[in-house]
Amino acid sequence: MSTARERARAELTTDILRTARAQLGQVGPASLSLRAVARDLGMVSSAVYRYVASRDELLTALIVQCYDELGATVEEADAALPRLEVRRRWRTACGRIRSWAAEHPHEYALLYGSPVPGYQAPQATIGPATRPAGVLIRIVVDAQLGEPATRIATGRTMTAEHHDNLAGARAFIAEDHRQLTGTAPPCELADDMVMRILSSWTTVFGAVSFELFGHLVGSVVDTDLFFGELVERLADDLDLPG
Amino acid sequence: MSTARERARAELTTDILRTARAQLGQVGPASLSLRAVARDLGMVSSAVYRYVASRDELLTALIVQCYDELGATVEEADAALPRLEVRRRWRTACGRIRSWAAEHPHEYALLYGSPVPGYQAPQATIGPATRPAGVLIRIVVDAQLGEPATRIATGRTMTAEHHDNLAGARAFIAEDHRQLTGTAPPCELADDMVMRILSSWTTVFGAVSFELFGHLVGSVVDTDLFFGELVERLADDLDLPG
DNA sequence: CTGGATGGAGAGCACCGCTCTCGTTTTCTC
DNA sequence: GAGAAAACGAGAGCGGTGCTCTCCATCCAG
Repeated sequence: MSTARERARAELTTDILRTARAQLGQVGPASLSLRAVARDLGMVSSAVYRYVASRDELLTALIVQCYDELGATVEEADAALPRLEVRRRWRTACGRIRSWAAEHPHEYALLYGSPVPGYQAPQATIGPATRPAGVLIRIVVDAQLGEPATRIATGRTMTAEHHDNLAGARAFIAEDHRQLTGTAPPCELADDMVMRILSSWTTVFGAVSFELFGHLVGSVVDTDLFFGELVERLADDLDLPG
Repeated sequence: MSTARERARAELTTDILRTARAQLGQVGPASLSLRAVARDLGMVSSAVYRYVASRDELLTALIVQCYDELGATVEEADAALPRLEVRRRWRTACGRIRSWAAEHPHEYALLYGSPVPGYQAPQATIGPATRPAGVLIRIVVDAQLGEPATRIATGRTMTAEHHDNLAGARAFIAEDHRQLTGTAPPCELADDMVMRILSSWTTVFGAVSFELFGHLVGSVVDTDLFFGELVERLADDLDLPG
């Protein structure tokens, strides 16, 4: 059983996190203030340190929370679509990442912007960090499983050196498949395809960051239109039918 | 003629910028301290405000300086190569962007990372900001001018809506060509090609940011190898011969 | 030569992360 | 149930930040 103190502690801890999250919605990671969080909760700043070791720890907690939030949003949107309509799923997932970023710019900056000064991402964040990209990967994998037809035709030939280099990504894809289906993946993705996925994810992230950080202002009128066309091109490159 | 005071003022202003730049090499934009700059120069913080209106203004000055530095580095590397070896030029330019980022992580974060809290990029920064991307554009344009052969075959058909959307980018390309050659560009780049350029630049930026901000750690062993392959794929997509 | 502009020094304000101490309250142990 | 121990809130304090204001010395132009 739990003592009153334990319950109060748990509650206050989540209160602190919730308040910090609310503050993050307004001011950006770098100016997130532990003292302000304390003020909002009606306590003195030193009291907060009974629950949070440091500002960095608070930031870390927010990072995993935001990764999970973004991951859940994208996963939810993807789950609502028919599994075989891969291109529609791709469009939706990319769009969802972008719209989440637009709705939560400071949170996006916390996740994908420049790391805050002395901050070093701890191990705890790398798990949740893979969730958003995981959805994109799963879509492409589903497409590959669906029709193994013209896979080799368009691909670049890649050396064994490059094969070894992508070991981490391949392991993640396999583990993800195992976790999801319970069975080992029927075959490994071609190195060329892994590269294409990585490249696409990089482009999606780059486009969202460009838009959010204002690097697209002079070049493009309607970023919505631009992003849509970009996503379509990536879908083409990934051999997503539709 | 200039008075002793005017000379002293100019000198001290550049001293402040130089000191701030040095500090930026070590601590990251968000923790760049005007007081620390003052200390380094042996003066009191309030004295610095005679030369710099605010911390944001100092940051802005650093931004244009860094854009120019990066732009000059890439331009210099590109100028050293034969104009017709477009693929080699592409490789070099992309590599130079990446290596500059690796050598100057804080500066890169200042330029392409999340904007600092209250900061809003002023007009003065958008000019120099186009320099790095300008080099990439010029390479592709040179390739297009070189051999106008199989251009239409692989392209996506794009609607008039998209054509209008890329007006800014097209205008920039044309103006850049005019500025460089003195003559009007012989023809407009196809919308499809403009999209490909924008997409490629987005990918390059995304890859460099991913690497620098640690989002590639689990997936890729040797980021050097990965980046090289990525650049090669982009070159393929841009129809760069070689 | 004198009056006004210029620039340096210092104090001060409000904020920050974080530490330490000091009572109080709750929990655990005997 | 009494006493020891752990947890906790409040407050003061340290060194840091951006920025403002006042005061005084210096320089330059009329």
